[in-house]
Amino acid sequence: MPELPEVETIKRALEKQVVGKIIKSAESNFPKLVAQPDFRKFQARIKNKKIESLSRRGKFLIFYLSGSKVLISHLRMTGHWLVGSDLKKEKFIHLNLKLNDSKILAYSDIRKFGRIWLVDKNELADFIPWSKLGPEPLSKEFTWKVFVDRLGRHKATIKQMLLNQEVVAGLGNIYVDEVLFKAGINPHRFAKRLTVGEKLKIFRAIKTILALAIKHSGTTVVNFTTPEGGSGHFQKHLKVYGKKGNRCPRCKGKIKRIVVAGRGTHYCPKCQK
DNA sequence: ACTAGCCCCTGGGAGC
DNA sequence: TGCTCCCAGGGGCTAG
Repeated sequence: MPELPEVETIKRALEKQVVGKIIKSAESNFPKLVAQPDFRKFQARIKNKKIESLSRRGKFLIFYLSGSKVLISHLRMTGHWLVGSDLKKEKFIHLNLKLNDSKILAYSDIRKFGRIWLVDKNELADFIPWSKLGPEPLSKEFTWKVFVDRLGRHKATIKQMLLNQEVVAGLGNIYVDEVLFKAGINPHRFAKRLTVGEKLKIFRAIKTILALAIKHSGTTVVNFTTPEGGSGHFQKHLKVYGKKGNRCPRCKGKIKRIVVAGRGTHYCPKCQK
């Protein structure tokens, strides 16, 4: 499931391949993929637009196009982007953007949870799924003060709070489990009740884990590949996610899988207090 | 204003 | 081996 490091990996690989290219046409076998505008308008508006640059915000991938248009993509569970001249073997492509160099920029998504929006640049600030997003965890806007302030807003477990994109943008189930393991905090703890020292450990773990995951091109658990078809390597560094029954690498306790906030949650009951 | 829970999807693992 | 059942999960939406 693509979280911040995976989207960042896709962005970096993709920008080398498509920046400067012109989109000649758009075809889809699943027009619902484009949430806004309706697909006919999308086709008309994207035609002959040049891809000027790529960006990322939380788990959103952003293509800045000529004519002040912006294509926003959220990969949700199984979405990814591919570039190639022959993608016929790919079974789950739902959008083909033909480029002027005869290559195709394609969006593939097994579970079809992902969505795409095409908006005007000046609509970006009001773009709903995005306007409420919390700070970028690796930016200087994500300060200790901001983090503490946001953690105090709701009565919720720390797991829920870190999954909430309004608290901090880009964390998903895998990295929240890894962050809480690194910080030594039990996912059931109420965020408001954590000590200053504990919050600080979490704050630091968010930055360290995400930076390390980006360095390793993200995590390939299910269905994540880079646009070149490569895999991430961070799964080799996962300590608790998907490790139910394994020994804890820190204290040799047994890793448990429970459900918190409706999500599979992996932790070590012995050393995560 | 808040939260809990449903819904979208489909491959693949579990169970028989 | 082959079938059926049901889980995984981000985030929008609805009902309470």
